[in-house]
Amino acid sequence: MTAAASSTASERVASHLRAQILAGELAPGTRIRQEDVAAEFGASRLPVREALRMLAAEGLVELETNKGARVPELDGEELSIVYEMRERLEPLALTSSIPLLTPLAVAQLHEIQDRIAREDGLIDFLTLDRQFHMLTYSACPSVTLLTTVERFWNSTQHYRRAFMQVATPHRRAMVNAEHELLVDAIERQDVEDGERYLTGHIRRTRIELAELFRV
Amino acid sequence: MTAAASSTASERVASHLRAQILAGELAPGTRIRQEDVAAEFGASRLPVREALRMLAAEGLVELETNKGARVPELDGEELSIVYEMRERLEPLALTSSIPLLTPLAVAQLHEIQDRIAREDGLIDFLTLDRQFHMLTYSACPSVTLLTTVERFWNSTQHYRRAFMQVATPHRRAMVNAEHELLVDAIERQDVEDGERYLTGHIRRTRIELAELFRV
DNA sequence: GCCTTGCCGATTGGATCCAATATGAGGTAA
DNA sequence: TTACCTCATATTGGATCCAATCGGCAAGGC
Repeated sequence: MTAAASSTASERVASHLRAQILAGELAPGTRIRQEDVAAEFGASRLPVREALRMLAAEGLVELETNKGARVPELDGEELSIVYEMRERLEPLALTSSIPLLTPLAVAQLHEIQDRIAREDGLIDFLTLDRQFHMLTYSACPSVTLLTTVERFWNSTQHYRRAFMQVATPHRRAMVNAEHELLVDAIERQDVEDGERYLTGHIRRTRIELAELFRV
Repeated sequence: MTAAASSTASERVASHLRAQILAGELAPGTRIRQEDVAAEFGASRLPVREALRMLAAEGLVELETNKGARVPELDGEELSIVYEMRERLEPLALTSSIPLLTPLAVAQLHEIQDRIAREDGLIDFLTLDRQFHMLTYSACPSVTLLTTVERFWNSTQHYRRAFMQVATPHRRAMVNAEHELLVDAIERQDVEDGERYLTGHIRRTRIELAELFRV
């Protein structure tokens, strides 16, 4: 689901746009004109149309008949409910993943978390944080669950960015503490603890976000 | 999301195929050739391609590059996890919907449940049951949540059908009892009870399904 | 005998052109 | 002035044609 050297033009266009949207170069609300993208990419409009449909399936753009595509905007309430959905689904992904995670994956988790703890920059934090959590879910046997979780991350990406831009040192420290506890639980194969810490992690973020984006 | 007289050709094709898949006329594993659908519909292949992408977004078909579209098959384990996801998400949809449901909607719930209780046929049961539950969620303010829930219903539709085909009178009676309790809780605006009954309803079905489809 | 390799039909992916629809500017009437 | 109507233009939706890719089958080599 992450970029990858794709063969068809529509997949390449999709990867390109996906990266732009997740990086915030295309902000929520931005309209995406087919012809612009086609020109920029040296392709016809048709693969662009298909790429937009793919991204729509991932929740990264929304399409309206005869009106085209735009990057979706979430209001505060919708954002909060998406976090409640994450709060319920991601622990399920975690618990089904933990018993199947390889020692290599656990070692990588430590490594990523070390880099997060050292990292000052915002962009890298968001990328690493996503890598971190997705890696904890990576052994989950259900593609449906993994795909759904990724959709939620996609649709909240912009707000995570806005949120972390005003991150205090204290907030960063909290995240690090939660991550450390989570990795420890995973290493001990303690499914209950893992679920507990992850739920708290998401829940705390939801509440802080609601405070920041309340309508 | 349900059929509706749509303006564009791709939407009409999508509605058509969606109905066929949900009705079981196109069984899981069936391959869908673009040209066949185009011919049957008197349109070109292009709107068919877009329709297939729409359906892929809803989880009703799966696409593979250069290999075309087919109706997805779930194995027993995947099916079970989808039910666990439903078990966690649908109560959320319900609790956010209950306070906003109109008296008219509640009256319709009674009506639908009466018809379910009287209904002998299988096809109508599946349709009515879906209508029933979606109506309980209909006031949920989050489109993301509603869309996600509908995706899950789509992807499990075939197995619900296979399941109900071997439904005993006892099983039907259980469903009716659960529905009655659910409607009662909704009518009393008792969010906790509603959540409790719905969770049990889905959970019980998951376990019975797992027994039937275990690998 | 079995695996590899190259060919051919079937099917999907892409480009170009045309039709349908929405958006915005400008003008006219109340 | 303001509301509404008309029309031009920009943008998306659809049809047709061409190119690329996959699957099966047969012939040849190990």
